[in-house]
Amino acid sequence: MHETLIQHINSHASTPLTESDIDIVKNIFTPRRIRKRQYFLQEGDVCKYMGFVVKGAMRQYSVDDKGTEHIVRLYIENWWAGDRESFVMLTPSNYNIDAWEDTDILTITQTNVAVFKSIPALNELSSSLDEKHAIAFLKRINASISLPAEERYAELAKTYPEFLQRFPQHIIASYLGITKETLSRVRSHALKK
Amino acid sequence: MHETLIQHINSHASTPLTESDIDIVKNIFTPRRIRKRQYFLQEGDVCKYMGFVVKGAMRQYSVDDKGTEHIVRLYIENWWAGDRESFVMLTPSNYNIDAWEDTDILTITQTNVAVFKSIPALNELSSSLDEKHAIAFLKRINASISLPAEERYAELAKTYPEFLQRFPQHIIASYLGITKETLSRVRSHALKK
DNA sequence: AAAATCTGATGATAAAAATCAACGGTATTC
DNA sequence: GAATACCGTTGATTTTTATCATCAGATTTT
Repeated sequence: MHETLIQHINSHASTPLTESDIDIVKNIFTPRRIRKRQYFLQEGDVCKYMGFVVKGAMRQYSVDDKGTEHIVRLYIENWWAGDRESFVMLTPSNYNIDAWEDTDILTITQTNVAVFKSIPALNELSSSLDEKHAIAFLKRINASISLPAEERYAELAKTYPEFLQRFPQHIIASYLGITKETLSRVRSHALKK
Repeated sequence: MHETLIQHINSHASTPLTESDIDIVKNIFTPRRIRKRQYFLQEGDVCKYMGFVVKGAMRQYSVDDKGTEHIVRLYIENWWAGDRESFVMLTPSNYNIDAWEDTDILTITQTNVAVFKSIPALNELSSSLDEKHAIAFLKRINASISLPAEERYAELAKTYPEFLQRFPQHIIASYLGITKETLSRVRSHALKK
């Protein structure tokens, strides 16, 4: 399990991890298996762990008054899952995260994040991930205010084609902020071009 | 000019800056004045500076095929302005940033960011800002996929009431991803409650 | 001070998307 | 292997929002 994470870290850092760093990583990340449909985080709970997805697929969503789920994030292999706000501030989360497929995940607690960040290479990784994050989020915001449904879908298909393979259309639709019916029509329309 | 920034830094860090840190900050941040309607960053250019707004107001926006501007971010006092993607990757930016009011800004180059981050207190600030950033962006994404125009406006009014004072309605509308006409109706409707 | 631009409001109409409903095909469950 | 839930599609209708057009007050420019 941990090998995938070590590789992920090395692929982002300027210098590979030392043996002792690897030992630390193995110590502070706890493997966990989450079965399909089970929660990794439930609304109202504090997010106690961030998790690195080794294998599987998860979704993060809010639920509105009418009980409708709104997917804010999707996670597959090599993504970091969790609710940053709740994790950092120790406040109850507004989101649920559950497994869409059986998922193997390496979890880390807030206390161990401090250990993690004390290793320069890992602190670097953390910053660089935050950077990518900020960039990706702004793109998504820009798409949401400037593009019609059809083009948002096209952009998603181009940026994260994996998502379309791993998640059903009603999940993708929710992620795009449209209904499943609209997505279905958008797709059939796109095919005709 | 620099005092505002020093204060901002101290308010975020666990320990106040030392005298020598302050000297460094004064050295690596260059004051600049941007007149109303002038660009801080123009689409197609590489974003060479990040800027801390000391006084004034700016907006960041993309422009679509039809020439319509779509406001992705708004900046006032104590906000950090710039296009992270372009700044970090050194790629041409897809955005424009211009001054909506005459603006005093402290700018820092990519090279000096390295110096900045070599000071632990400042590196901490940078991480903590990224964190807040990630949290705020996710909230905005959640709002954009789960709330109708009226509630998105209400949320903005609650979260950043300053924006409503400093920017005209067509800017706010664009930021929310709706037209100025819709915003106008949403507001008159909200008043009646 | 007159002309031009900017801002916010409102009405009429068009377009986009949501909702409601029904249908087959595919998995899953019992 | 029958029953049930899930998934994607399509049609009819309603709701939401965009577009187009006009107008009046305020501000800026010349």
